[in-house]
Amino acid sequence: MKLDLLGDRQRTHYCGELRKEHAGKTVFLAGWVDVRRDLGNLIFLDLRDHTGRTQIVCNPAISAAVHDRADEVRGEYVVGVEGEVVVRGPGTVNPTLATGEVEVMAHTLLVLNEAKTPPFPIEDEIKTSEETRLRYRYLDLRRGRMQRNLRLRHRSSQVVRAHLSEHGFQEIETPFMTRSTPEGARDYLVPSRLHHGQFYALPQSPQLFKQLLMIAGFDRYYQIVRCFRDEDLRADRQPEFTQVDIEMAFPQREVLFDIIERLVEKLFALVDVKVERPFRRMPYDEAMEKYGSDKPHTGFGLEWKRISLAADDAGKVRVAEPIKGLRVPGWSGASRSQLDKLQETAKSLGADWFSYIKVTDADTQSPLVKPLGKPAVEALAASMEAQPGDLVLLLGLKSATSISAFRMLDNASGELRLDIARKLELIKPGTWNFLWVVDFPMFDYDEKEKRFAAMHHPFTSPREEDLEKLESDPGSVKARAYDLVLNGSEIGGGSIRIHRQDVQRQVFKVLGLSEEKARERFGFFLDALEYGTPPHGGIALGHDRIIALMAGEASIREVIAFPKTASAIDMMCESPAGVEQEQLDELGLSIKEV
RNA sequence: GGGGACGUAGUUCAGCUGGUUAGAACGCAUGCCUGUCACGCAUGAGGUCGCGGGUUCGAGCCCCGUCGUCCCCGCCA
Repeated sequence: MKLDLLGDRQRTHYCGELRKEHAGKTVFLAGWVDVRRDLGNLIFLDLRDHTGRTQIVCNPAISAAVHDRADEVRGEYVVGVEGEVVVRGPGTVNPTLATGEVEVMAHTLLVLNEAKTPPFPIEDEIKTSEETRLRYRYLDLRRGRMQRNLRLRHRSSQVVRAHLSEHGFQEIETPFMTRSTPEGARDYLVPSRLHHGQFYALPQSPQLFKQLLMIAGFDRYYQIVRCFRDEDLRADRQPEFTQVDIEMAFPQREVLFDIIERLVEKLFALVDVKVERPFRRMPYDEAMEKYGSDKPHTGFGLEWKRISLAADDAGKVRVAEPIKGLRVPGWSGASRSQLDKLQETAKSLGADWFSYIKVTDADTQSPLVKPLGKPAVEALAASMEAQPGDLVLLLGLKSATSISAFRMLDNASGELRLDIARKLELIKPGTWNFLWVVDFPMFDYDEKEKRFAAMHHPFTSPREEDLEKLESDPGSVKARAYDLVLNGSEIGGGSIRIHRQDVQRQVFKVLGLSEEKARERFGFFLDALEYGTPPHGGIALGHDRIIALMAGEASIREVIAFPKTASAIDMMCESPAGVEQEQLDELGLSIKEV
């Protein structure tokens, strides 16, 4: 079809703007045809842009040319309309449309471009598979919902920049082509053409660079920065994702927390959520004991308690102490199959001892009554403060062997808690539970490798009072690390760093990293530490996760313009992809068949 | 690496115990229609049942393999 030229015409309004007070005005609108309703001699077009929709009337009595043109137009055609804003007649007002009180009588209709029929409808709520949406992401992004999500993302970034600038933070860019540090996540590698056999690595985070900026005297730094991790994906994990990376010199944890809390308050104000400050602080040990998670969802009750059995009762029911108990209010009516399912879940998570007590007005029922006797069971229920109508779940290990076994028990208790909360629909949407988890252990003992590993990262400072335990009892050393948790998901994490060489060396020693190895990996950084490093610390916030939570989306893919699938593939441009032999030759690479 | 769910028209799905011509809705096309806004009415087009192999007289359905998507575990300092 013959297309019209835009010429020097400019839009006078967006498609979502026109109201009654514009009546009588001649306007020029442009956008996409959302829908066309052809009543024969009268054609309505809904014209759409990112602001909304306006009804265009193509009446041959006004202009035969416009009507003829409208006859040829289809969904998603790009058109420009010049016409007069008129107030709609009685009975033709559309109250579901913001512009529904008016319409535009078209004098001129320019068809600026045609469009193929899209593979799925361009509307907010669609059932189309994500696969198809991602293949045609440019059409998916045309949908109002995605427009809102990405525009919210823009405003979030603006808020971050304004807030941190206000507090004296400097935005400084750090390199994407850097050096592989084979600790932590797998790196994405970039082969070097000039240096065959050598590789850059894309940063998992700008951790070392931001610390170097503190050494360089920038005092306060931030960056909204892409990070890359070559690990398996999830709904809340992408191979490239964005962090709000923050670092400050001479830090006091509470000062940093306050800056972050105020930032979070401003961010959530964008979606009309009032955030209560200050956030609760919870030691890691408490989080693990009560919630069985280092990122507990505290928005509903259900807290585990460590309990021990009287005298030799543990032996009678063949469980190792301590066991964990959970009071589930009002669930004494739990069915056999529900309990069986819970037990199965517990077992699959490593907690191989499971029992329960049903407390009712009439009776106290439990598989433990037989081996322990009723009074003991009733005492147990009482110690859990169980009321009639409650169910008490008990979780344990048949034989406890190690610290990691107890960690497994904690993890299982945490999963079970969430499982029950979902089953009983205790997690209410629209509640926002912010929480700082603090006092993480410094090290995690790796049972298989028989060595300690850094729980956060090897540059995290131990608590000052724990310094002398680094050598004698590393397992009990607490780190000056913290996580920011919202509704059971980790939205940020950071620490006060090590600024002293001697401490850094000791930590490497605990980690079993020899002087040479450490030098090989982080030599430049260890050198820098020697030139007057100020105490410093910071945090990295998960930008994608925070925006997804604000937008009410279950997956961060919904707030990323061009995300990848769970197998790290871009459905649209079909990356990764092979390259020309010539390119490989230039890089000195050859592909090995496996 | 492991577990689960799924894969049929452009889209979302149905398809019985294996049975002969694979359906529906929406979308799309054509025609009619001057107040629609989920327009209406009529007609029509549209299928490599993900792919490969096997069993069978016969496979969308059963078996084996494979590819892909989503969710979870491991992993993600």
